[in-house]
Amino acid sequence: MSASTKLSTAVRALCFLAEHHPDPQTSADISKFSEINASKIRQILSMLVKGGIVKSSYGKKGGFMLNKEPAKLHLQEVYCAIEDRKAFYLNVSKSTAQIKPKLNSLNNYFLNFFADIQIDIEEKMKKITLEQILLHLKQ
Amino acid sequence: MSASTKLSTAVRALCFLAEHHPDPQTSADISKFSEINASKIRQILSMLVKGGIVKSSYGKKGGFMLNKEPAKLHLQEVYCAIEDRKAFYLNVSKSTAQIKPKLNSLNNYFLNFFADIQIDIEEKMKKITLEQILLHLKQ
DNA sequence: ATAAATGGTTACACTATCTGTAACAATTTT
DNA sequence: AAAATTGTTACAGATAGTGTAACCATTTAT
Repeated sequence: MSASTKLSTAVRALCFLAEHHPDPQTSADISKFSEINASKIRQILSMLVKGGIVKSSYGKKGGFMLNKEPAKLHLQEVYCAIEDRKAFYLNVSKSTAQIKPKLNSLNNYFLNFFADIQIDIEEKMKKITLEQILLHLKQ
Repeated sequence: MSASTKLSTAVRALCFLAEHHPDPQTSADISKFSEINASKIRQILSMLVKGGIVKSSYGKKGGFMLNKEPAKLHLQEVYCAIEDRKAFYLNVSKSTAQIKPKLNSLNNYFLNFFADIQIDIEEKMKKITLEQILLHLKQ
């Protein structure tokens, strides 16, 4: 699953949970709202549960519910919970095999460049809270 | 071909051309140095030719040569020449079909976010010249 | 003119990744 | 014990990326 798909799915689910807080919502409920398959919803929300962003309960009347105030939940936290790879992973091989020094040097140059970008993106994400997104939706 | 692969290939080729300036280098020569298939080299360099960054000549003693001073050629120009899509295109559908207003609103939010990132990346690219990259390689 | 060398373009099989879905195990509640 | 729910794994189909070849277009050299 691509990083952007996961993030988008997670945010849809989080918006839905925020609106129905504190009633638990099943993956079927969230699926209906978000138009994303219930199984995928569970896959992504299980990661948010591990990250402490969402709580889940089993059995009848079970489901998912927010575990953080929207004002205190920013996008970077969500992103970290669902993605271990780098956000915008790029195809610059870290070859272990023999490689020409110049090509290796170029690869490293690109890797550093993309690492910088990654940092910028995460900084931007830190400035966006779920609350802001919810406000945006109400406009 | 992914954006990062194209950019990386283009820069490898440009470095090689800069080092051998002003002698034309064939796609076979560049392929040998860059370890990238000659056909792919031609595919990417033909875009740089259209962008005015590289010149090409046919026939015996033909090949590719730089058409800009390394100090005046920045990465963003190269990127624009090889890529029409957005740099880090993300999977946020611009659905034309009926869609829930809230989901649509969320999609737009993400599109704006990613557009901002795109701008940042291009700004960063504008600050990197081929000359700088070449200096980095000589260290 | 002609042959040869080269760039330019298209096509294609192979691989890898992404997507949507189903199935079932694990857990909890009633 | 039964039912409802989350959590996890698996997999076929779709999509995109990669490496390569083939051939066309253009120019140069003789």
